[in-house]
Amino acid sequence: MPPEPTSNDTQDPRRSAVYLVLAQVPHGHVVSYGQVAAMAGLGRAARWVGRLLARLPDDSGLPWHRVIAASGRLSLPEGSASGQEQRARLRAEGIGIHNGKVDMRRHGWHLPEHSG
DNA sequence: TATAGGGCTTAGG
DNA sequence: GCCTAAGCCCTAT
Repeated sequence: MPPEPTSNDTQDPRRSAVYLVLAQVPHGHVVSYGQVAAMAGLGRAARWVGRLLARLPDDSGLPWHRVIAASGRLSLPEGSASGQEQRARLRAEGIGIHNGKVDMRRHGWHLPEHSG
């Protein structure tokens, strides 16, 4: 069953879930693909999230740049338009990048489920 | 409709 | 830090 041309993304709840999670990421914080995937209920669909972000339109208004690898590294190459964009935006939010890596210990966004 | 290949990843040795 | 194996969906033919 092919996707209907009448809708864009909100058709699939999975995609919508990722968008919602992504929109929940606070300013100055970052999350990993697997984290977003898990939060969206996708589980191990980390790569799928990455692929989804790659297809995200510029007018999505979503902080896709706040999504990085679990290791804190930026998968996007510095030579890539999105790569520079991500680094630029992260730095613009006050997120320091060292050797192409972000300090997940400080900027790693974690849900306050443990009351702290 | 079915088949084949790939991706902005993650975890273990 | 590098290599290998695994899980999920999409895209092209």
